Amino acid sequence: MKEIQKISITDAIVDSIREMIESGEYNVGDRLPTEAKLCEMLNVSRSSLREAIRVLQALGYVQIQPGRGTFISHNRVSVNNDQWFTSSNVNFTSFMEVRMALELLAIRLAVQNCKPEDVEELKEVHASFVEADRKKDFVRLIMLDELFHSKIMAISHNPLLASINNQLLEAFRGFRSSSFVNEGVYHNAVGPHGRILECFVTKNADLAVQEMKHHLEITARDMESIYGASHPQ
Amino acid sequence: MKEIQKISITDAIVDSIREMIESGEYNVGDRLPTEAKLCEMLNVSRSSLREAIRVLQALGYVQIQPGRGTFISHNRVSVNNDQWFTSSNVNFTSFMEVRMALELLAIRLAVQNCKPEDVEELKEVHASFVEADRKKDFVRLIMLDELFHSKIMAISHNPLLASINNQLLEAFRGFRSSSFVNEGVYHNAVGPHGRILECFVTKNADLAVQEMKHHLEITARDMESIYGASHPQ
DNA sequence: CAAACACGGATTGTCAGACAACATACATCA
DNA sequence: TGATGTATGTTGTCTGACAATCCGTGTTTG
Repeated sequence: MKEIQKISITDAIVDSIREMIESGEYNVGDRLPTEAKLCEMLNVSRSSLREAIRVLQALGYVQIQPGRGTFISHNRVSVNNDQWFTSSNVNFTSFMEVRMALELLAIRLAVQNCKPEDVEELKEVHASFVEADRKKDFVRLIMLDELFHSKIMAISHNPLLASINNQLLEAFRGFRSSSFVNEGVYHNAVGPHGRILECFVTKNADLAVQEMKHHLEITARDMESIYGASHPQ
Repeated sequence: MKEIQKISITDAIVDSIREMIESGEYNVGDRLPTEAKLCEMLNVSRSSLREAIRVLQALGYVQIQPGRGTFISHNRVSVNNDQWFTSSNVNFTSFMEVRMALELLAIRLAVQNCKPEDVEELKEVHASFVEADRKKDFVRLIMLDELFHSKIMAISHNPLLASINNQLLEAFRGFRSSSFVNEGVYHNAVGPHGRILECFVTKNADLAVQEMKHHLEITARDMESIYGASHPQ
């Protein structure tokens, strides 16, 4: 039943730095902060950070120069997710439609089936999420947001649902993490997560579905404003 | 004069392992040696090795599974991979819950997005379905029932939805076709299909969703009576 | 004076070890 | 028989240390 997929710290760092780059915070040719500073900023170990930077180099985002630093690469080419989606004919709208359907099913089942210990675990995740938000700890924020939703999938006690969701997240990770580019965007998730959690306590499934729906709609809107959401037709 | 480019150990490891994979030494799905063994084989530290493996993962060569190992990946992560579900512990209830969610999404989108020619095609399918029912042609009946639902998925114009559904059907074909073993069970589908088709004509999405929901609930009930429905808990 | 050299600080590269988190198989017990 | 705990193997993360490289600066030296 352990269908929960905890995103790795390294992956979270990759997302975090990639978003710094794509949001224009750093321009082509700029030097990233040193590994030491990035470790401090992101609150992670150097091992994890280095693995993440290696990945970014492999994806063409940065270029590492020993003894000098890490620089934003100029040839950051097509490996990004937008291309991948259009090529496989799966666009953002399709993704969010399916995700909406699965998440709403999950939240209903979860609230109906949850045990006290499930709620406790979810509370802990949310508490960490709020804490990360307060500390502006982006890396863990990304991680904990995904964990929150995965946890709900797990509590739903529908292994097929959790399995499909994991596959979706794996394939479309870029979209989700991108929703955390701007400050304020991720911040918008704190409130809804809290209200959803409240529904677990009160066992109000209908309200939980409604809250989740609203939460996802806002998330989708924020993400669309970033990606320019290529609608079909 | 500085033409000699001293490549890093990590890059060398990447090349080395990539070569192993491309030479066919390891096949898709195979597990790589453990990190410890690879370190010994290549005579490098675990840090360097891990950075290399992360790169290989980013490039799509391998897939890392915590606690299990590192596996040779299908070179492209595709939505059409048939590895979505390991039919292991997925029971009937789980299957129907997910299917319900996806079908309801599909029918809503389909009714909203359908073009006249889509409706015509669906009419033809249904006509054949009724005909097969009249003739008690079980084989064609099973086929056409599936075609009816697949057609709706297609009309929804959500390729991801259609893709997931195809894989679900493939994996759980046994469940569906078995529901038609008994006479009377398949017969119950004729009416609902007709009413759903009517909603396409009248462009009534809400009613279509309602009809589909009712249709699937009855189908699920019938199938449960056959299978003895192993409900969880 | 100018060029070569030497040095130190900053940054990335590599190594080693430890422990946590996770998954699986097996043994144990009711 | 079935559930549960345990042991073992594997990857994930953290920490510290030192090597290798680059670069600016001061020193030496012709």
